[in-house]
Amino acid sequence: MNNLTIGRVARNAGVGVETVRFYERTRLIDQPPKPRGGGYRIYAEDAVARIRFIRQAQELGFSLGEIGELLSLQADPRAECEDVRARAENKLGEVERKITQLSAIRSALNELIAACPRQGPATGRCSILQALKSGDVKKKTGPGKPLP
Amino acid sequence: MNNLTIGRVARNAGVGVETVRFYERTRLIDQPPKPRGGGYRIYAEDAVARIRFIRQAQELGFSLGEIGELLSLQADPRAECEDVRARAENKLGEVERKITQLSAIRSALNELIAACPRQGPATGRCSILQALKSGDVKKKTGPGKPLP
DNA sequence: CTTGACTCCGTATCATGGTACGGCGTTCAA
DNA sequence: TTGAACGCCGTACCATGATACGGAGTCAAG
Repeated sequence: MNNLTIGRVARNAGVGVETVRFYERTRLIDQPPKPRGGGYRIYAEDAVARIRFIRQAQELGFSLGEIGELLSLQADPRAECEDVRARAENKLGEVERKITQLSAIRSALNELIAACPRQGPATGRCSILQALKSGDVKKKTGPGKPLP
Repeated sequence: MNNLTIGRVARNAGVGVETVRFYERTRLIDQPPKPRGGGYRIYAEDAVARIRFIRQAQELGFSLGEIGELLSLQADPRAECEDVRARAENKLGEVERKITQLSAIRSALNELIAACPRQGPATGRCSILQALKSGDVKKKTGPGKPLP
């Protein structure tokens, strides 16, 4: 059949089966009901999109916890909206800060490339360190990858 | 005196002393010479900027390894430049991809906010999952946080 | 010249985000 | 109908990126 079993979900999303199980355990995607009487779990179509989203958001520097928050924003239209709105606005701020900083890095890289002739020694020096000097580095965000 | 000892560097950069030592061990910042005869290491001014850069780049989804590559781009103007240029162009591509994806997330958040009245239930549904559908999710980038 | 804060270094421990394994049960295509 | 491929679950292990600890040495203000 064409049922979305865990292996198919994993292959479609470009991750391993174990990763899908891990995301389920950590509640990033919900565990699909098992057919009564035991057997294999069948996933909803959007599980694949969710997993792809998770992976890409990680590359953008969000932790799994933050990604959970992002995903929860698309929730329940029956809930009072004020709270969702507030959280969305917070996330929007984070996203805009990231875009600003990446733009600064982009400029520095462009300068560097411009200063580098296709042959011979560099004609200028790179300002990559100077690119990000916003100063407000957060302290104590916890171990691991708060950041990435 | 006003010498930049490890504690001062750490405080200025907004990280712990152990983190500075860790970055030294992993060669992200170079170990400053110790005054002959043993004593405390004195850091160059730019150590602080380097550490701030590292922390911010992490929030943008670069691993420490990638950050090392970025930092090595500002190197030695006497080296043949072709290689530096090529690596800078690669990084530039990565950065531009990130900016594009973050912009998509930004749009989705803006839509969500627009759909959320300041009171009462939501009037639309969020497209955050649809924001990122570029599809080319890398498989098997290794454990840990390849991504963030 | 003491005292208290700071540094040094090695080694241990931690949280995050997976990845692997093994024994068993389920599917389904030939 | 059977067997290879897949799924289930628990538990163990792994890499990255820190963070903690302890005992000994160093500095500098008072």
